[in-house]
Amino acid sequence: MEQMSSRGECVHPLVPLLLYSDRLLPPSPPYSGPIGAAASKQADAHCLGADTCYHGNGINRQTVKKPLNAFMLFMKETRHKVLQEGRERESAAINRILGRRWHALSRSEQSKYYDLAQKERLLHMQLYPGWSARDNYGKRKRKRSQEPTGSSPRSRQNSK
DNA sequence: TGACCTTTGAAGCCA
DNA sequence: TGGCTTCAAAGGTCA
Repeated sequence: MEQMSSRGECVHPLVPLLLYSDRLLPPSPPYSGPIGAAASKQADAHCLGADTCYHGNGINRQTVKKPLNAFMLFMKETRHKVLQEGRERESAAINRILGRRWHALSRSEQSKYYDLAQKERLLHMQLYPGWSARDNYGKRKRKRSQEPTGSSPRSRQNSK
């Protein structure tokens, strides 16, 4: 079975591989797919339902997502806990909580996720040599160009 | 239906 | 090299 997100997108093949290998995630959806299969095999399998996919030779790289960074990995692991607490339902609010929890983590706790993210990046490089984050630029259409300078999403984030 | 919100980090581009 | 921009996940909300 392919691993699909709630939006019908392919779930990144590296996430279950690495996260399950470190037992960071419970075996619950959406990561209930097969564990331990060869990465390239999964990469191919996860492409079956996609419009196009990347096969490592520079062809069809449209659906290859960026590898998750440390915070994203932390989010995936911790998000369901926040949901279970029932305090928030909206992702924006949940992510604010997760951001505070991330800062509350000790360095050793955070380094666990940094290491995992580094493994993801390395494996991503091996699976998709030549892939660039630039490939996915422009896939989302932002509508914020009309706003005055300093109010773009990033300028907001940079003001931290 | 699809952009927005919200977070942090990685990566790419430009001056 | 530093600063800015975009994307990665997630799902409720809103136009």
